[in-house]
Amino acid sequence: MFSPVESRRLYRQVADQIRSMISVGELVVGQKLPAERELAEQLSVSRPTVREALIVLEVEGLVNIRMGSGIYVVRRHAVSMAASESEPVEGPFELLQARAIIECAIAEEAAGRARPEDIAVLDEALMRMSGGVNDAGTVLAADRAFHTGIAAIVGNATLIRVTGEMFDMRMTPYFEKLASHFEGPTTWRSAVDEHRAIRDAIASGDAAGAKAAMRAHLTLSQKRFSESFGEEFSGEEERGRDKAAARGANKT
Amino acid sequence: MFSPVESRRLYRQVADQIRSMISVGELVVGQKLPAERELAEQLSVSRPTVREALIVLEVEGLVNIRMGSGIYVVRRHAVSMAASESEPVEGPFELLQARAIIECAIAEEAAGRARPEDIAVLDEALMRMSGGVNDAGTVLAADRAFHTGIAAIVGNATLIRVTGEMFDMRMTPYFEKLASHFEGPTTWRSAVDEHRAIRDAIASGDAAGAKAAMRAHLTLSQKRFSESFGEEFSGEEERGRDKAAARGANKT
DNA sequence: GCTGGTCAATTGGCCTGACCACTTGACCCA
DNA sequence: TGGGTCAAGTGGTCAGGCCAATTGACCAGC
Repeated sequence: MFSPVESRRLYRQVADQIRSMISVGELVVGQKLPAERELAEQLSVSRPTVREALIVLEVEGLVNIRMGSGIYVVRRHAVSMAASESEPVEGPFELLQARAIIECAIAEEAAGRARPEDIAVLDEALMRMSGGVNDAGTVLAADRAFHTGIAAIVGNATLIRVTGEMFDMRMTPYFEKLASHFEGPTTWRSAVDEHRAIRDAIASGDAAGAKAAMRAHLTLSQKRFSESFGEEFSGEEERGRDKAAARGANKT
Repeated sequence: MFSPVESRRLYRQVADQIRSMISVGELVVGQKLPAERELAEQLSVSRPTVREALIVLEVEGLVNIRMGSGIYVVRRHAVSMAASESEPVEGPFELLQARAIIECAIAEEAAGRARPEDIAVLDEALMRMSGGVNDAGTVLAADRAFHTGIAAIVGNATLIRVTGEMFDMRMTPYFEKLASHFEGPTTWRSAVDEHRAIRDAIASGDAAGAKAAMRAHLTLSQKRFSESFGEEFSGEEERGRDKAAARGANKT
C-alpha cells in the first residue's frame, strides 16, 4: 500500500504521496489513516518526518488530526495550492484580469444596497489614500480597505475574504519587486481618482456605472503595469505576458 | 452555546505567535528568522516543535525555508486562512451567494469566448454527472469539473483557482453533514438540468443568458438548501433581487 | 586585481528512542 | 442497565545526535 520514498525534502515527498492517494480515491473521505508509527514503518522514514508531512496535509485541510484518536481524511481537494511547487502562482496580469471580472460584479451588486455608513467607510479609505500617496504602506492599506469595503457593502463574508485574498496576492516578492518600479505618487493619484469614480457611482446607486468604473480602474491598473513592464524589458514581446512573468517568479 | 476547550497544540501556538509577529511588522519581509535551535531556546520548546510550526508557516506561504541557509519571511498576509481553526469559515448560504455573484460574472465572460473544445469539456462533465446521480463522489467531482471548466474558458488561472476553492469549501465536515440531509438523486438531477441550461447559453454565445442561467442555478441551490434546513437555521437572509431568478424549475 | 577552489562554521533535514496526555472501548461492579 | 475503572492505542513533545547543504572567509593561481 505504502511504498518507500527517496531523497530531497522527505516530508514533502511523503505529503505528496499521501495527498495523491487521497486525490485518486485510494484513501476515501472519513477513512482513518494508519497510525504515525505504522506509517513511518511502511514508508521507511522516521516518525517526525511522517508527522511533518501530516501537518502539511492538515494545514491544507485534507486531513484532521485528532489527539489520542487518529488521523482522518476530511476532504479530497486541497483548498490552496499556493505553497506547493506544482504551480508557480498566477502572474500579475492574470491576477488583475481576474480581479476585473470578479470585483466589477461585486461593485455592481454593491451599488444597489449601499447605506450611508458604507459610503463613509469608502470615503475614509479614500481620504487616507489620497493623503498618503507618498508612503507605500499607508496607501496600500487604504487601497485594500477600499476594495474590501465595497465587498463589505454586499454583507457577505466570503466576498470580503476573496477580495482581500486577491489583493494580498500582490504581496508576493516578485510582484512587489515589479510594482516598486512603476508605482509612485502619480500612479497612486490616478488610482485615487478612479476610486472616487467608483465610490460616486455606488453612492448614487448606479449599478452599471459602478461596474464600469471598477472595470476601468482595474483595466487601467493593468495598463499602467504593462507599460512599465514593457519599458523594463523593452525588447521583449508583449504577447507572452504571463509566461514571462511566471518565468521570472520561478526558480529563484 | 458551550464553547471549545480545544487545547491548542504547542506547535500551533508557536506558529500563531510567529505569524502574528509577521502580521504586526515585528518581522518584516525579507528578514531572516533566528535559527531553529535558537528559536527553540527562546521559546522554551524543543526543536521538533519549532520545525513543525515553521512547516505550518511555510505551507501557508509566509516563510521560505532554505536548507543550510535559514528561514526568511516572504509575505505578510496569508493567502488563505481557510484551513485555520481560528474562524469557522463562512456559512453555506453566504458561500452560495458569493458564488452566485462571482460565477455568473465568469459565465458571462466565458460566453463570449468559448471554443468547441471548451464546450466538449463541459459536456463531458455533464455526462459524468448525469450518469452518476446515485454516487455522491462522482457527481461531486463532475460538478466541480463543470464549474471550473467554465472558468477555464476565460483562460485565467486565478479564476480557475478561486472557483475551485469556493467549490471545495463545501467539503467541510459541517457543510457535508448538512448536505447529506438534502442532497440526493432528485436534487442532483435538477442540478444537471440547470447545468445544461448554462452550457447551452455559453455554447451559443449568449452572455446575458449564461449569466442568468448561472445565477438561477446557484440561487436554486441556495433555495433547495434553505428549504431543507431553513426552518432550523432561520434562513431569513433572503435577498430580494434573487427571487425573480428563483422562479421556475424546482426539484421534481 | 581578479578568478576559482578549498575549508570550516552555520543551518536545516532527518533519525532514534523515550515519556506524557488524551481518546477509546472493553470490562467490571453496583 | 448504568456508571465507573483501567489499559491499550495514538498523537504531542522532548532530548540528543549525525548528515547534507549553504555560505563566506581564505588562499593559490592566472
